[in-house]
Amino acid sequence: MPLSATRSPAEPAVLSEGARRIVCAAAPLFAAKGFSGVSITDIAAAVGGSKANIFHHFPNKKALYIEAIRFVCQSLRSRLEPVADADRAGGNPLVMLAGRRLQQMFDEPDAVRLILREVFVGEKGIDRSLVAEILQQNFGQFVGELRDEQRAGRVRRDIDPALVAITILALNNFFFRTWKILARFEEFAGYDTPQACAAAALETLSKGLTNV
Amino acid sequence: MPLSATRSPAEPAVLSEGARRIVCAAAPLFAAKGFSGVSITDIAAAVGGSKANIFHHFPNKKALYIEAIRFVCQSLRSRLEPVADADRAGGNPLVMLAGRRLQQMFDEPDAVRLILREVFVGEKGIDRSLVAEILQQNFGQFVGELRDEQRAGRVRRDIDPALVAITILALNNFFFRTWKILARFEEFAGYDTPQACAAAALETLSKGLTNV
DNA sequence: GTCTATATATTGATAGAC
DNA sequence: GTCTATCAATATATAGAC
Repeated sequence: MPLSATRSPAEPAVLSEGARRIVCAAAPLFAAKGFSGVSITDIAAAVGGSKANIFHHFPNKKALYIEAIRFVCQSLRSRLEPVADADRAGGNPLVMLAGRRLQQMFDEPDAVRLILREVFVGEKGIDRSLVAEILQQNFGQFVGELRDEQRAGRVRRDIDPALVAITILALNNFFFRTWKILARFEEFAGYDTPQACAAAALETLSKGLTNV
Repeated sequence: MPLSATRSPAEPAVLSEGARRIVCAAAPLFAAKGFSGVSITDIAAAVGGSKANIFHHFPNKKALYIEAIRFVCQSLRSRLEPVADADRAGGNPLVMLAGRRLQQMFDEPDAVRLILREVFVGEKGIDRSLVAEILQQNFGQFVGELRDEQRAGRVRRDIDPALVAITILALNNFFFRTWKILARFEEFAGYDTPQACAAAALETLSKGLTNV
């Protein structure tokens, strides 16, 4: 049993090569079908190994699931570097900041889906502090970026940046997960991509959110 | 087999008393844990009956799941009557329209959760047209209400009401599903309830969305 | 570390009495 | 309509060879 279930959520796991291959194969499966929707047989088939070997690396299925979440959290966290000042000039700052995050979601859809599954649903007995931590970090950094824009005068100073952040995260989440359905609605016939539609929504919202 | 899987999604089901009790017991379970997270044994225990009796009323587990979705869709649809003109006067129209919908979500959390699970995740082999229909109806009606507000001069006429609708639905969904996590963030220490926070967010957005 | 083979519990679903 | 008893399949997990 190389993994401790009581380790801090943030602490990076030390996975052997074999364990890492299993986690990488399991993560997209769990992301697509959830904990109880994926069997050890499915994972063994995906990784090209045996069921017994999975139980050699992980004490049970839940431990593997938790490790998969830890793995994608770590992966996403590394992508959350702040935007360089040089990239912030020109255009609508909200469209830029939000668009960057939406693009990250589409860049790693499996990781995002697995984490969102925990945030929105919550699987049986999984500690939510694990996903709450990455959400909080993501959110706090986003609020900080918005405060920077307020100081720079590109976003109105008389509004709560947390409310703007939550609006943008909610919109991005909605577009990421429902665009296939939304695209069939006549009301969105004029928008080709979720990115374009999200940008249009933010431009609309900005009429009251930004100076200049 | 009293149920046809090929019946139109909108057509109301004619459920016997026993079948209705099973569906009512199954719906919150499916809402909380998904299709594969709930066993027939779980449902039998919840309804206080036997497994065999479930298979007497429904040909298989999937048919029961579909019927549960149909049931909650029907339940939610009946709550979607348009707002009377008399109730629309005074206050921020966006806060009023959005708050009414958010309250509906908290009033029937199991139904909402089950439908959102279909919208956001999609269970194995379930026809999405069933949930897409209620989502489209909900969305279309909301856009219509926003157009009414535009005509009445309470909402800016130069913006696409669909973008406002999607923003509000995204915000409501986010608050409904993540408030327990958000409430722990320091950025939201000033808001006691998701309703209050949603209202504050809309007041902020309104500074550019509404006239007056 | 990886495997085959196996143990054991739980799954969805059926048979047939009442 | 509801039940007990049972089925076959699949689930998680283990034993032990290599």
